[in-house]
Formats: sequence, structure tokens, C-alpha cells
Amino acid sequence: MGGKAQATRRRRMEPDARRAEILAVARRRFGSAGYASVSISDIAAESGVARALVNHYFGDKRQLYLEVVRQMMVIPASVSQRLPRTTAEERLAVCVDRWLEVVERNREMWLAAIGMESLGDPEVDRIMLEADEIATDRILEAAMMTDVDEDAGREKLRAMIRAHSAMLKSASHEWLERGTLTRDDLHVMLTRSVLHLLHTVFPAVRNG
Amino acid sequence: MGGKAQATRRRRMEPDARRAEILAVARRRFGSAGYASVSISDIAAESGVARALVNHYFGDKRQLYLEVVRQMMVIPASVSQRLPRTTAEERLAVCVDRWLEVVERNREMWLAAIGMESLGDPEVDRIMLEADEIATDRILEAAMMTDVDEDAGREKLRAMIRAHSAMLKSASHEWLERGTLTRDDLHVMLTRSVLHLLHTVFPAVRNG
DNA sequence: CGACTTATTGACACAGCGCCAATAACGGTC
DNA sequence: GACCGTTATTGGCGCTGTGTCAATAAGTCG
Repeated sequence: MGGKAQATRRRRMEPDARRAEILAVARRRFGSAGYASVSISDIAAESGVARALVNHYFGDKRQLYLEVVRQMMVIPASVSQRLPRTTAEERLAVCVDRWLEVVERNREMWLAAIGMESLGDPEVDRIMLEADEIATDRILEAAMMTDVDEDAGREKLRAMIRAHSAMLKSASHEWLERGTLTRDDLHVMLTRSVLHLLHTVFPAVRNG
Repeated sequence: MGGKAQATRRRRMEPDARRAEILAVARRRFGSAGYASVSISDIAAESGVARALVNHYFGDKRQLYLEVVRQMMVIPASVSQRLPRTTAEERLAVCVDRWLEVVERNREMWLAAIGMESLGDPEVDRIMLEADEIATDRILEAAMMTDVDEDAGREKLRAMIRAHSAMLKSASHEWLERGTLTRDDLHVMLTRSVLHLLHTVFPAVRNG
């Protein structure tokens, strides 16, 4: 049992601190179980707080979930910072390597993040899409292809990279949860497939 | 309002027929809205039936959802049947083309299928994984690579194709819902990336 | 030690779920 | 056509979870 079962006197906290505390519990719960099976009562109990307080700070259940998704989707910027000034190949290789490092360290966190349910909620979708857009920027930056700006071409390229990032998520699932691929496998697979996408598939589509 | 609002006399039907009728409504509802926001009462009302009858036929809500997911995940076998006896390239191209055709025709159906929530439920995951396994078989068959049977190698190859099918889903989402890619774009992208995966990435991983 | 601010709570009304005994269609029998 | 047995179908009960509001009490300041 991980919750604060202590029914001590009620303590008064700074709103920000309390909010953060509850959010941390919610993040863990929603991360390891589905939206429907996690109840606000659970989260409140584990936070050592009355259920109504959760509603007070976050509104309804959906908004609390939204807040959790927002936090989950934060991508560390370090992955694509200070890249060496060499070829796109090497830069992407470094980028992928750093990313694998981050993911391996925050295994639980990452698995929870890619497991978040959309719920058919447009707001949730928007948040996830924004995260993908940021990741896409990082890749284009690393590949030094930020100069593609024909209207349609840029859109298509970005769409293809977003699609590729879905493969990335699935592949990391195969690695971390199913154990069917190794970290080295991912490195090879992701690096090569991104390059293939950028240098072969995209030109072919552009001139289609 | 799409439901049978007619409060006519209660009619007695064959169990199979009634079950199918309810399941059809459930499929549509769960397909267009999230699990949490669809209530058994809704489904029952639209089916012109008492809520308790839904439980009678399907057990609890989770089992009904499971049944819907099972139906959604059925993949038409026609996609990979009677392929010409030529190169892997051409066979895969035909395969992808047929698949795009099926998806375009059953647009709604397909979007609903790839939008199904896992809910963190192992049973749901199992069903989705099985569907991916079948799709993987089809691809390997079309690519004439069913002869890879070193233990680890076969596993890795299959895992990579499963990951690729996640890209396929995301790309079809970009095509059908966001309009950022065209059908022709998908054809080029999917065909090339699968081939690249099979003929370049896989050998590289195998000898890693 | 009061008095004031406000973080925190208990309780209420309501919606959705699972279950069970009770009900009433429908088919067969006389 | 009236009776009857089968069983598809229903209404209602108890429970859990949610959102809201007035009421409570933990700190803080004079």
C-alpha cells in the first residue's frame, strides 16, 4: 500500500504545493491504469485529502486528466541541443542515441506517456499533436532540413515525420515492454528509417 | 436523432438477432465517442431496448467493449490473396494498393478501428496484438520472406513490422482525417518504407 | 487571545452500473 | 379461440462514482 493511510489532523498547505502533490499522485495513477478504472476517490485517498478538494483544484475528472497528459507530454529539450556540426546522418545518430538514453532512464514515465488514452477528446488530441509537432521540429533541425518551405512540401514532410514518430513509439514499446527488440536494434532501425524517409521517400512524394 | 424513439409495444426477437442489433449500435457509438462517454443506457435507448437487456446479452460494459473491438479488428483477407507471382516489390505494391482501396471505402470503419482505446486492459491489448500479428503474416507472405526462421531473427523482423504498422495507422490518419497526405503519398511512403525495412534495416540489425 | 482569511471538508443530489425477481410475448396444444 | 409453458424482456433495488455547495477549522495577523 503506497498511500498515506495516516488519518492525522487535517493540515493546511499552500495551494500550489497541494495542487502539485495531488497532480503527482494523479500522474502515477493515470500512468499505470486506464482513465475509466481510476477514480477521483482513489487519487484523493492516496493524497490524504478529501475527494472534494481534487475537484476544487482541477474542476472535473476530464480536466485533471488533461493536466496529467500535459505533464506527460513534456519532452526534454536536451535531446537535440548542442549537436555537432557534421552531416545530417551523424547528427541524427547522436539525437537518436540521446533520446534512447532518456527513454531508458525514464522507462516508466515514457511507457505511461505513450500509453495515454485520447478518449476521443479533441483537447487531448490537440495536446498530443502539439507534442508531436515539437518532436518533429527537433528532427528537422537535427537533419538540417528546416529550409523546406514550399507550402505543400513542408506540410507533407511534417506529416510523414509525425507518422514516423508513431513507429518510434511502437518500436520503443517492443523494446521496453515486450523485449522483442534491443536498444541497439532501435538505434539502427530509427536512424536508418528517418534518413530513408527524408532523403528517399520525401523527394519521391514531392515529385509525384 | 438517430435512435428508435418509437415507444411501441415490446417485441420479442431471436436472441442472435437482438444481440447483433445491439452490437451494431454499440459499434457505432464506441466508434465515434470514447469508452467513458458512451453509456450502456445510450446504447440500450438507441436499440429500443431496456438497459438490463444489454447486460443480459453481453455481461458488463467491459465485455461489450471487448466484443466491439473484436469486430473492429477483423481484417479482410482479400488484401493479400491471389497476388501475382513476380518480385516482392510488385507484390507489396499491389498489396498496399488493395489495402488503400479497402480503407478508402470503409473510411469511417477504419478510423474507428485505429481509434479504439486500449484502456490498459490486457484482453483488449491481446486482441489488438493478434490483429497486428495477422497483418504481419500478410506482409511477410506478400514479400515472400516467410522463410526467415532463425529464432531471434524472425522475432525481430516481426517486431519491426508491427512497429511499421503503427506508422501505417498514423499515416492513414494523416490522410483520412487531417488531409495532410494524399492516397498516392501513402502508396509511395508505405511501399518504400516496408521494402527499406525488410531489405536494408533488417539485414543490418540481424548482423549487428 | 480573538478575528479574519481561506484551505479543507461533509453531505446532498444525481447518473451509470450490475443484478434479480417479475412480466409478458410468442409458439404449441387442445 | 382459449390455455399454457418457455424465455426474451423489463422495472426496480443497491452500489459506486461524480460535481457542487454551504459549513468547518487551520493558520495568520492585530
